[in-house]
Amino acid sequence: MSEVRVLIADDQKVVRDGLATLLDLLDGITVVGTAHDGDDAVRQALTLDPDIVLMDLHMPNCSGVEATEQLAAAGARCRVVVLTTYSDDDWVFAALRAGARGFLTKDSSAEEIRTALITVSRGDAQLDPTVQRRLLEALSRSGASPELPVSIPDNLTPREVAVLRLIAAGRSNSEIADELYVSDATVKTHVNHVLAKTAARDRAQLVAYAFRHGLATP
Amino acid sequence: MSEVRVLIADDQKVVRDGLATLLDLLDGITVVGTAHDGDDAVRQALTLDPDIVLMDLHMPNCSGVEATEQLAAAGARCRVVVLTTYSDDDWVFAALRAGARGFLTKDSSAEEIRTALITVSRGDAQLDPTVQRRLLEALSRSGASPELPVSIPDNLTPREVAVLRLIAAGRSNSEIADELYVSDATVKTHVNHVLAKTAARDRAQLVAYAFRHGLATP
DNA sequence: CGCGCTCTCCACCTCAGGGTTGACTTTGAT
DNA sequence: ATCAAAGTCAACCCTGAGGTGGAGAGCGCG
Repeated sequence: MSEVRVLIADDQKVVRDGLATLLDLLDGITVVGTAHDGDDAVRQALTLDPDIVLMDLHMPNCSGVEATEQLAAAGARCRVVVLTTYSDDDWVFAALRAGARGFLTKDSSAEEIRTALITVSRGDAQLDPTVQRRLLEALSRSGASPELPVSIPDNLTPREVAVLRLIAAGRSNSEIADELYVSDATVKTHVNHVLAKTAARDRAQLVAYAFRHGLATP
Repeated sequence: MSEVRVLIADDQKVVRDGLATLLDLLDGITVVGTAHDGDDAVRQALTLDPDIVLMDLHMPNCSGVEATEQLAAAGARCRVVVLTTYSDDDWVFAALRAGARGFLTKDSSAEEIRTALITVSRGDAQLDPTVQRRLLEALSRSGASPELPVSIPDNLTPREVAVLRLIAAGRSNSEIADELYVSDATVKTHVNHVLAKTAARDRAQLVAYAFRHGLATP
């Protein structure tokens, strides 16, 4: 895997330079620049095109949250990882809603930072455990099921819908068989029925069908 | 720090016993029992009073989700960590809403499992990075930002993106070849590159990937 | 009761899709 | 001028997916 290119944004010079030195020594990480406030971070991110902006939240002129919003608005390719002092900061959720994909506290070890940067550069997310807990609590409180009312489409039987969902989740026939506790042959039968009913030609078209009918969530 | 007492619930005996042996060797972890389905897990959790129940999602009789709900309803002290094969399972959110505090996939290392168990036993949460990302996406969707910045994903070249879009549109390789005025061989090359870069296994997974990255619209 | 629907399973066949390797050209950056 | 990346194409192999046809079990309904 190639190096992860990181831009560091922090208003305190010692922190900035310390981090730059520390991270540059890590395997798989290259520091491509540093910024001293939010405006500077946005400007440099757009010119340097880093993979990750490692962003402090509290900065003069333009906070890390605002900078994150501006980067998203500008359609920048880079992903934002927040690095701040406290995990119970009021701005945590604001930063996450603005599009931050990572959240670290300043007592993280270099190794933890490295792991987070690589995880986020792969497209996943890496948050401080306390923040993860707060996210879960928010999920439970809101009760907000991110799932929409699903119209069970066409003449699909419940079993066929189950198979279709698993196809949309990228499963192979044999994996579906394992999960539903039936034989491969049965799965193939269901798949053929679903193909016929939905007028799809192959499972790739079935995946698209599933997304269009809310059986899978983007 | 004292030992974290763990109950393991999995319907496959080999997995169950393997995990028990593996985890018992880890520093700070003690396996206090195993269960073969959801009912069994609830029953044993209430008598053994473990710190953590390490729970598979897919189990006969009573799924991991149901078991998690029942433990919460019974006011059990223990916390639930889900350990399952796929991070994009439909039941992930259901499990988290039911109260699961951890989420691991079965290709985690022993060390990762140990870290998660200890983190969760401290009261925090530890989720698979892919699940964290999905949580963030749910947060964004439920919140304000209606438009997701069409991030041109991973390292895909323009040509590869074009091929990916056509795959998501349900085209076969030869149809794509016709539309792009190139040979079938060329299309296959591009497809293989896209598969490698996106870590997808087949075109069905590519379709899902395309929808998740805004390259195709529901 | 017979009828239809659903779910389960088997056997056989074909082929598009995917893996691998290698080669040639163009383009742009150093 | 050299190097790397992107795009184009070809030949090979192999597996999973999809097509066809059939069969038995359980269920609800007129």
